[in-house]
Amino acid sequence: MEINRRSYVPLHIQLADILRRRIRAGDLAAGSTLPTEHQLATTYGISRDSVRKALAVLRSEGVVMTTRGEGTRVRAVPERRRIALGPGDEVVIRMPTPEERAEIGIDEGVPLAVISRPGEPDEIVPADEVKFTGGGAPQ
Amino acid sequence: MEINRRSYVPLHIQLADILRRRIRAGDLAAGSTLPTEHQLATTYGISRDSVRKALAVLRSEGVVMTTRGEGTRVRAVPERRRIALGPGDEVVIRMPTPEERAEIGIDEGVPLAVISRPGEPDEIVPADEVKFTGGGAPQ
Amino acid sequence: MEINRRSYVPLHIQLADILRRRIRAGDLAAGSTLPTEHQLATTYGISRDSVRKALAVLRSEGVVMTTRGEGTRVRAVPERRRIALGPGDEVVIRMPTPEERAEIGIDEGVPLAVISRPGEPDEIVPADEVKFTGGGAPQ
Amino acid sequence: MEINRRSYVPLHIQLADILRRRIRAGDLAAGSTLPTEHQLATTYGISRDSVRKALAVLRSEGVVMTTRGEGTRVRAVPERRRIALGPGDEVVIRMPTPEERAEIGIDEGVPLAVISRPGEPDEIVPADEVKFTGGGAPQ
DNA sequence: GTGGTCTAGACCACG
DNA sequence: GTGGTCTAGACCACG
Repeated sequence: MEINRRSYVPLHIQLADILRRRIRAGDLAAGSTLPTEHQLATTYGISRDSVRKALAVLRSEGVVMTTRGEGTRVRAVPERRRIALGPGDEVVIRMPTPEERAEIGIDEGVPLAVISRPGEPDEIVPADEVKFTGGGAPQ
Repeated sequence: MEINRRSYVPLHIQLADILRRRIRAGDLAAGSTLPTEHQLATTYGISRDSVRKALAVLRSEGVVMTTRGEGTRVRAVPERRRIALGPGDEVVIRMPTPEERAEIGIDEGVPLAVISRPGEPDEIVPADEVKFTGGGAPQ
Repeated sequence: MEINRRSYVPLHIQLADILRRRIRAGDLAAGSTLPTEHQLATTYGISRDSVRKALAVLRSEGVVMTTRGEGTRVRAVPERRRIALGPGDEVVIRMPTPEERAEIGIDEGVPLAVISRPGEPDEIVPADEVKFTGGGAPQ
Repeated sequence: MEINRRSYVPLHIQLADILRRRIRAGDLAAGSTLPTEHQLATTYGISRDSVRKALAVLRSEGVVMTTRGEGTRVRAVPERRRIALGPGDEVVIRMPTPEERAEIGIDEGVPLAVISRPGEPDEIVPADEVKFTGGGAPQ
């Protein structure tokens, strides 16, 4: 699993692929911190800039999370709690605006679920913390 | 609505904010083409690189879509078709892997809905084309 | 075997790959004429310019041969005649200069073999028409 | 040594000729970097596209080598090591497939020598790094 | 700031 | 009607 400079695949995409695979394989465990950008650059023989782009890709996928001054960690995928939808309920999925991200405290690369129930204000939750099912109480 | 060089907010984030607002306001209509990267750079007095970063932000939000050689267009948000969930059905939302993106032909910044119904193979759809409701037929 | 616009592989490289495979498979036989540039562009849904680049790639590999006003044909690979090298003989391979190409009447993408035998003038032959072996008469 | 727009010789061929001559004359030394595409376009009063085509010609001849983000350099022709062929040995020259190019790490415009010796697996080497002679040990 | 890809569209040369 | 040349101009990847 190495960088191939003759490939048409951009270096940062190659690195993102490698890291994604290492994460899936458990080699980089959920919650663990990735090597520093500098280390990754040295290890894989690419520029730090390409490393940063690779991490941005993984962030936008919700795979890792970067905290300034601390590093990049593998996002621990939360347990999903079940939400039952009744006949009149409606759920729409979309990406958050940056303001919503800040407000709700949602990580980059995590979609939003907007749950509308008749007679109630909309509820907005990070879509990776829930799963939806039918069979909720009818209104 | 201008770039403020004294602000701590990065220039590309400022530009992304400005463009997002112009899009919401209808100043940049759905389906319309944004000014070229070069024009945006000149108009707002920032580097083309910052412009590119701003566009990457909007792409990852599913707000715009870039086609090589053609330009960047405001994504037309599709009509959402309604999907009713029965008691045993389950929906999980997540971001697609790059392979899924390629396979399903899904734009950047668009989440995925995985619909599991008992006795049927999982169905995977772009989450911005659907909305979910309860009251589906029980299995 | 289709063009994948989401791939990082350039369109013209993808088309070159497709055509190379069709040629190897015998679907496009040696000596046969390829579809016109326009037809290829329409068939594969890319611009004529990308088609032209794909053909240039195949030409530089000696796989096809283009004649103005006639079209592009699959090169018939010639039988290779055997040349035996003696102890003092020497063979150097290189790409021809354009003048040599014109002079010797050699197709694009075909290397040149320069055979030096003691006491004789150098012999220059298209390298795809010969194969070399040892065991030639010593000088 | 200038571009002649009245000539029937295509502009990019004229430029390729000019650059080839400058390289042969040592004006552009082996290993040195050519002017940027933009500079060449300005210097010779042609479009960047014609410049790019001229460089593609020189690349396919193995005369120059382009590295993305760095520029185009005059290829340093390597020393050729001598390979002696015995009576049963056989050498065939051909252009590499793109996969072989990637695998062997061979530059564009460099032919391949396939050396078959009885009882041994084929050996594949860049043809510009070797020269062949007879008089090898018989098998 | 480097080279790379892609497109559209103009006109040219050849058979 | 074939392929060939040439340009302008867009975005992309990398350092």
